[in-house]
Amino acid sequence: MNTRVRFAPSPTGPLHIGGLRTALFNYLYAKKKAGTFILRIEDTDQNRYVEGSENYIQEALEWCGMDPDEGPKNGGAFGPYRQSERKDIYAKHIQDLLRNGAAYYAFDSAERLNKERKEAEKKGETFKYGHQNRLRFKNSLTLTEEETAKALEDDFVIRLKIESDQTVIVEDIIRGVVRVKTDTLDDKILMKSDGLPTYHFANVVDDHLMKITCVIRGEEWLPSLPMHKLIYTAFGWETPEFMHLPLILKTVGKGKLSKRDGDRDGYPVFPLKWGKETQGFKEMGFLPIGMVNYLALLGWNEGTEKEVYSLKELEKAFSTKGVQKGSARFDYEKAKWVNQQQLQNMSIEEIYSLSRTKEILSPFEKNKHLSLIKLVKKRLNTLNDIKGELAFIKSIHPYDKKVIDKVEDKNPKTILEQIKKTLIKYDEDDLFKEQMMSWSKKNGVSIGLLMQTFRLALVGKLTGPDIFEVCSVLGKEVSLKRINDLIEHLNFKQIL
RNA sequence: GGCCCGUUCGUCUAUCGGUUAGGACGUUAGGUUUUCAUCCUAGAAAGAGGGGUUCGACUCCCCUACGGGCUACCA
Repeated sequence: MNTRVRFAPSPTGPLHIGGLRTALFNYLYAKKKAGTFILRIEDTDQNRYVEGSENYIQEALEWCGMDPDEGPKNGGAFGPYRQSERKDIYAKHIQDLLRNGAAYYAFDSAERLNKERKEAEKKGETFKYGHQNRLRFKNSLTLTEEETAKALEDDFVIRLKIESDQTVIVEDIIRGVVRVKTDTLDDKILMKSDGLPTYHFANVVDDHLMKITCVIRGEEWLPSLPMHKLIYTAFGWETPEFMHLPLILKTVGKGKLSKRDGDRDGYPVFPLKWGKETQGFKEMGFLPIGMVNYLALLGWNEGTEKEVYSLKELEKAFSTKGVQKGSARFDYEKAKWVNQQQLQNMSIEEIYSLSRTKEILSPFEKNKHLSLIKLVKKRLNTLNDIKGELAFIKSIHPYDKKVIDKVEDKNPKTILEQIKKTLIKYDEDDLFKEQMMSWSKKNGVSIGLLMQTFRLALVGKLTGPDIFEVCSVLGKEVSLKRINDLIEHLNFKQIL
């Protein structure tokens, strides 16, 4: 049987990295088994629908290199892939459950139920609409056929009728067998009064109809798995396999990773930007594989010491055996390290081919772009680091006072004049460097002092790439000007 | 509260009854480098607690603690 898995997000905003990791594990599982990766949009809650989310999800997946085989954009033989477009399908299927007694109509108002809930809460109990009390309420179990028909003219919901005193046995690939007593379950709503299905119902129907072989989703769904199993059973359908992924927790403190954590600590929790305020991994200068590789490591490992993977390598190496049971904390430092490793594995040309790189390099002359990347590549953790590393090209002022102090009383002008003279005379970078080195040796000027003075002139501070390479990238003209500027600055200081 | 899931260095993790409990991020100390970064070397750092089972338990079982999730006409 062909392996088919699905990623089924709700379009309620940008895709969180927790969701993205679920997508990734679905994708990897599919690739590993040469199966089909499906995107299904679960837009059954119209109140929470956010414009642009679906597009965001699709773009995020594409950016990661995980374009779905089937989905709203790419089509497929099992569509439509938006649940809002499958209303008729749900309407037809709910009739089957109504007919065989697995589901029933319920007419209680939301107010009535809220009241019950509050009263139960007062007594320290949890209100459940189920076998204990369903006969107390207004539903097709307690009403006559005639009364029911009449009540159907107004709002109604359809509930799953869960039999008491039974044990549901479900199996999760990474957790094993889970047993739950039906007495602890309630008669979940399958169809809402707006005529749309709840997640639970739509999910089961679609997974069956789309021939999903393995349901891979977040751990938050584990508690409702027994109920889902009951729906499969009510239909007489075979259940797919299930795999519930551990959650991603905050870096520090309690609870799930949230957007607020990212805002507070300055790291992204979304792949792409959302609106003007929220930056994504892409905008922060991450490579898609940098982010994806880190996400894969968060909750999975191959059992070896390998940590840096290409997408293809992940596809090959992935196995459900290596999926973790416990939840993991998000660690931005490690994410940056993974990205750095990926970046260093790329050639200058590959780095240049990225749109984010071109964006960052746009203020500089095009014919210098490649040599600029070459200059700073080794120093990059993210693409965005290019900006900071190249800041000296635009401006080097003010000079770092500490360096001025250090160099000031050590004949900097003699050194600068010598650099100038040599730079004018020699056109070849290597030769220039060689000449300067031998000059410093001959005249008892320490190499350190020479370099620092030179660096002060060209960069204005003590950090940065190799100073001769910097000189070469800046060009003779600019370099000479900067040396003259520093000489003037020192003269001016002397007068004072 | 009830139900479900989980728990190895600060963090991500290896270990599938017998190991000096390994690796990575971070951190500390050295080294390389004109500087910073990179890179290299070394160090500190862990089996939640208590009971079993066993010749032997991080590994299997139970309890407790802690963490997480669910408990909506949200997903």
